[in-house]
Amino acid sequence: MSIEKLDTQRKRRASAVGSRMEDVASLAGVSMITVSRAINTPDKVSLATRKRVEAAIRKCGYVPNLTAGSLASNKSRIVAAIVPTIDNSIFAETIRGLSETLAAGGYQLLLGQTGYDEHNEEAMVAAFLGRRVDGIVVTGIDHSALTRKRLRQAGIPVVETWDLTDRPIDMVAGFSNVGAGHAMARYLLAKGHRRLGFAGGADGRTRARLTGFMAAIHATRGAHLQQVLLPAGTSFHGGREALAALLDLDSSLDAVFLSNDALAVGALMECARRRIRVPQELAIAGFADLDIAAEIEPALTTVQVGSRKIGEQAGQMLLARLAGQTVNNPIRDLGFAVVPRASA
Amino acid sequence: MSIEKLDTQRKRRASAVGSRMEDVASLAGVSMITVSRAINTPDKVSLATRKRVEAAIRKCGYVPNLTAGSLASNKSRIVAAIVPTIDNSIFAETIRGLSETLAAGGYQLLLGQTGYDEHNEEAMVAAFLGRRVDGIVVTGIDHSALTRKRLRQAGIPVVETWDLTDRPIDMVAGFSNVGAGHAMARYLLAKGHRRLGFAGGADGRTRARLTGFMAAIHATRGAHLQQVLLPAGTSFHGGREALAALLDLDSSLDAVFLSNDALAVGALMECARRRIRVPQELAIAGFADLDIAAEIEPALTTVQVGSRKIGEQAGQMLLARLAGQTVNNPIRDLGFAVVPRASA
DNA sequence: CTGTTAGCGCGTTCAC
DNA sequence: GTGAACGCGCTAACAG
Repeated sequence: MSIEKLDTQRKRRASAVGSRMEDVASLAGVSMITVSRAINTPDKVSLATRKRVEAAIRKCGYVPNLTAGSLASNKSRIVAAIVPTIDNSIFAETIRGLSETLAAGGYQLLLGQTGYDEHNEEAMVAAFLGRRVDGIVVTGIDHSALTRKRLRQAGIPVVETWDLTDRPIDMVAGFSNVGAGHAMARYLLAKGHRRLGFAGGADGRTRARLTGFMAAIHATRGAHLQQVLLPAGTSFHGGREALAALLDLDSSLDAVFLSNDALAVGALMECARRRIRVPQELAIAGFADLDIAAEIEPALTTVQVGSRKIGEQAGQMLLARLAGQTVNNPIRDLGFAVVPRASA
Repeated sequence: MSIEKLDTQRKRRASAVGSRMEDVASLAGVSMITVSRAINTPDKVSLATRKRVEAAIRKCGYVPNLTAGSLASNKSRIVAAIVPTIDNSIFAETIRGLSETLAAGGYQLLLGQTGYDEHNEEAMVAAFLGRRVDGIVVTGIDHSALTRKRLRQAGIPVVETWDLTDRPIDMVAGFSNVGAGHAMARYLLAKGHRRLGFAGGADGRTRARLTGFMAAIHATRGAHLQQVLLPAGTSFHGGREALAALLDLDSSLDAVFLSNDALAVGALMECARRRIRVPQELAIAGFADLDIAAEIEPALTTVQVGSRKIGEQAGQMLLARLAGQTVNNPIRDLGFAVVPRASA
């Protein structure tokens, strides 16, 4: 028996997971590369051989090892996405849009949730880059210096989302949070409100909304931003507590802007419990236009931002770049719109 | 110049992503394996060499290539999870629990969303297995024969979730959907309701809930399951439409069970719009005990099932098995509990 | 359209 | 505690 045969029959160190490409090749009477091509670029193989290879694949239940393929080709067909959380949140829709767009292009999604902790983001970015993901989507435009450096050096397409900047790491798909906050303030001011409150998380996007919100208020005679509350997440219960806290501090507020719809819905519920009439006694506004905003009673005035579209656009930009194309518009302002409903 | 040197300096086919372990090794004046050990099993390296290696790593900004490591070790440190959707859903909490548990164990999460299409599940399972994920979490216990076969043959830990069976593919963490449906029916019947309605999706778990729900009703004199509606998802709007459709078919219903809380909340809103008093004129019950269930007005009677805990348990079982331990209780009944609130 | 050669970057095995 | 050789399973490059 020749050395080669012995080598081929060596004890498998690997998993119990069936056959290798080599087995398929010999079964079909072709070389490995032909099997590889039959799988990855079927056009480059004659119909006859392709049929033979496919039969062989079925026969031995072959499942290509994508890890080996990734190593050899330096392409993983994985895209990573990092979001603060997917709990009743705006980001769930973004992830869904991204996931479906990527799946259509043959990419899989590696998901990281930071829990709104920037330190987690740093570790996750490092881990994902080590995995040699083909692209990465992050939330927001605020990242540690190290994270930015790593993303730049990685040489892969990167999309920042849910905000806007003219100096992105690579690409960005979002809208102006400052502008959106400003627009909501103008809307509330136009409705005659002058004693305003704000509550939301401490992340960069919420701060940007607050910045815009404040700017418009300060530019208006007689208007005051009475209270601001930053510790809050995306839970309905948190919104209830936030409203209670704001009213404890100043019961004369006439409008409150919550930085996301989950909080705003919670606030609405707290109003219902306290028999505070919305919007007559207190106007409530939210952010993001979740499904529930249009359905709840009273319907929630909010800012529509295309959560799902952000994910789709991010996915499309990535797919384009991964296909070797140039993205002609790497800074995508998807806009926003104040949606006037019953609550404010 | 020696052949070896030429070989070392060959043109890199690979990415622009910095240095390899070899570069770190020569910079630190040690062999590759020592670098590998300094990273993966630091205890096995003397403190002095470890320091030198760490310095070298920082110096050249080395990021280990996990793909290569995966191929060599046949371990990916990736777990895949497949859920129907993460949109305002019960599964978002499961994914969060799973994600955090896995992250604590050093595993990353590859996420697949089927959109409630079993055909998608089959393709996703195949793709994930090709990726040589170390473990996999699927939703429910209904899978195509091919999917079951593939999962069994993969030789990796598999957790089925959100339902129960005494013959799982490998392990299961969930609760009895039949039992939960039955319990909710008993609860509504005990409250005196006799003209019952049901709405929910067409997936196996919803069908199981319906089976239990029907069984209890049929065992009760004078009680009738008047209407059943299966096309529905997990949206608030869908719940609103479902309730409207049910009442169109039979306006004499006195209680409606929606197979998830998002639908139930939508139904509640439709009642509010129609000025139907809940629960006096119509009782509404949901399923899963989302955050919002306790907060909405009227608070939603529902079935608490520990969405998050399902993810945590699934994660723990996987981690245990991946650490080489035997999971002594691979069939985990996490139970359920009818939570009586104001709506029914 | 098909094959041959030469690695991808790292972990495992066994020796020291 | 450290190292050398080998191979994980596949694809890129180049040839025919």
